[in-house]
Amino acid sequence: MLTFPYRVGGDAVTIRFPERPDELAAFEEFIRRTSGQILGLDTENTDLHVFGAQFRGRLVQFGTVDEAWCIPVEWGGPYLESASRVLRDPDRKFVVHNAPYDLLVLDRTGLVPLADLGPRVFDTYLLGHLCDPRMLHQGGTGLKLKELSKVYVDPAAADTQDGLHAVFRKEYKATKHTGWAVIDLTHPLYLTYAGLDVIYATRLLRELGTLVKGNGLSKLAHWEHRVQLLTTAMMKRGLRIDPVYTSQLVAQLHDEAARHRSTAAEFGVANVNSNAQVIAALQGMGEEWTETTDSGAPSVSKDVLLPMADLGMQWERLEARAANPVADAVVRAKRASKWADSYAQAFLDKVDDQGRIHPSIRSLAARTARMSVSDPALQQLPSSDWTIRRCIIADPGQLIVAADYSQVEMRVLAALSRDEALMAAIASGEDLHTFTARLVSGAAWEHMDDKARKKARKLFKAVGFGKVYGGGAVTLSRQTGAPLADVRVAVAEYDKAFPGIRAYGRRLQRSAAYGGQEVVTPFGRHLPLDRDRAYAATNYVVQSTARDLLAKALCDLDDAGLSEYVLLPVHDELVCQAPAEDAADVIHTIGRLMESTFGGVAITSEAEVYGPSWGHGYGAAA
DNA sequence: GCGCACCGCGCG
DNA sequence: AAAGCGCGCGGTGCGC
Repeated sequence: MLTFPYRVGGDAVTIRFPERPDELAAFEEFIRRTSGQILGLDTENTDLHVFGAQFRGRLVQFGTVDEAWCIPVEWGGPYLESASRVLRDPDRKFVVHNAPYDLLVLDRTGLVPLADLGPRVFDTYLLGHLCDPRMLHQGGTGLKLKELSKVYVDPAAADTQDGLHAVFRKEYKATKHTGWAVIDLTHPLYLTYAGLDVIYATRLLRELGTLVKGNGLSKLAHWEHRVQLLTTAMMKRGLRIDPVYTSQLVAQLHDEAARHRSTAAEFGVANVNSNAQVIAALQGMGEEWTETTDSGAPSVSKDVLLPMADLGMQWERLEARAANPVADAVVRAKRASKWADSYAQAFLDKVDDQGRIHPSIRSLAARTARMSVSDPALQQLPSSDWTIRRCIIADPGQLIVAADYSQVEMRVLAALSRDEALMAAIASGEDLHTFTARLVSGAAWEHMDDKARKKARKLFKAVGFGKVYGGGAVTLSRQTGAPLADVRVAVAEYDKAFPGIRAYGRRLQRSAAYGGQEVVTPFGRHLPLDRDRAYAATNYVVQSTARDLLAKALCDLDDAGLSEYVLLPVHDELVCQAPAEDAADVIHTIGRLMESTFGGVAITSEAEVYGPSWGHGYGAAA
């Protein structure tokens, strides 16, 4: 038996490691002694790619507030069986920090099925987010185990990852990525840190649990655990990739990028990703512009380069003659290589031996509670064009289907602000932005031709977004290209037409000013505001409430036995797959289940059968 | 080899 | 009166 003493929050703690099978008896005695307690749980593995071919589980750690056991499941046999028995005990509950990863590890390595252990796990990440959803750099507590531990458990909480990285380098000639697979299971620092993590998690639960309960967040916490389990099942399910199409697309995009790079090189831009080189070349050609970045350097964003290249804002008009060949080549080369590397190649790199990718889904991520998806970032795939989404395909015999909310944020804003005109506009069933344009135009609307009406609609659509985001006339003018004076008039007219929106924003800011610089959403979520950005209050509440409506829909779907069809949440839509013969039925049922009445406002959705790939919803040929 | 700030860009 | 909101990721450039 290896034993390591340590101190946490002023208390002596012990970390143990059974080196021989007969020492498992002492572990099992620990398990009996702590029956009825919520045990800390964590795993250490070869790497983070749970679905990768070489992935292996190495340690499973169990612990209380002062004692941790590191079980070498990598050694198999009795170690594996002993850990598995504890995990499968239906009366035993656990606390994990970032449960989805460990749940998937334990499922994948056969120790305990996701559906068995999942409902018996508390996640301190979720509790920490409910108490303060901000990252460290946003002025919050941060949400990593170490960050939360420093605030709630022990200001001197050990840097359990960083310390090991030095060991990987010095003792194993490995990197922070490769070290995990090769470090000796009995390495004292490795075991100490592995054990500390479960001790921290257990203590965090004690502190955060009290805080959550005391602030009336228990129901929300329970609900978030359910939502997280549903997104964890989506991570396991994954999405299928079309390998042949994707490989061809990568080659084609690389080819395209290379052509434009060589054009740029002819004009002295050896590296299109070097903004300094691009700026030098353009200035050398006599181009002048005033746009700058936050730090004051000349900006070479699309907003600057596209007009220079005379490409307009629409990629559909790529045939337009290039006015500035450098601007043109740079913007095309960068787009082609980004699409090739960040999207298509990323799919191929992450595909498992079943042809699927398994994105990481954070069910509770943004400070507004929005979900995030990474590895790969499937919520951000280009939608202006079908080519990238075409890489994602349905399983054999199935079709990709989707249901998305209709202008959910505007509807939420109407319900929360109780603005009568906005509620009436939505209730009328007419297109909201056309309704607004007509309302504001008054008698003039009758004399406007179709083109003028469309232009007015576009402007008021932008103004509506500006209201949701808290943006001003200058930004709107820049975004729409409409003259600033016109935008100012439109904003004033909008405020007059929907006075409740501004009043609601002021109400939120006032209550925040007297109530701890935070707003509370209808779902009971506490969202801290930045002192100098109090105007963001409306957006935070609206965005957060829209997220909670989608999360609630996921639970309702699950109650109806339909969650197995869901592949991915994308903020206001659910991307799903269903057997071809009843795909339409399934997605219409899902769409109906997403709908509700919120604060007297109808929250509606649209369901659509896309086809064999995700791209088929964006124009890919059937 | 690694972390960080900055920049730019994809989405809702 | 004025204030665009929220993410993830890849590249550059720089310092350790």
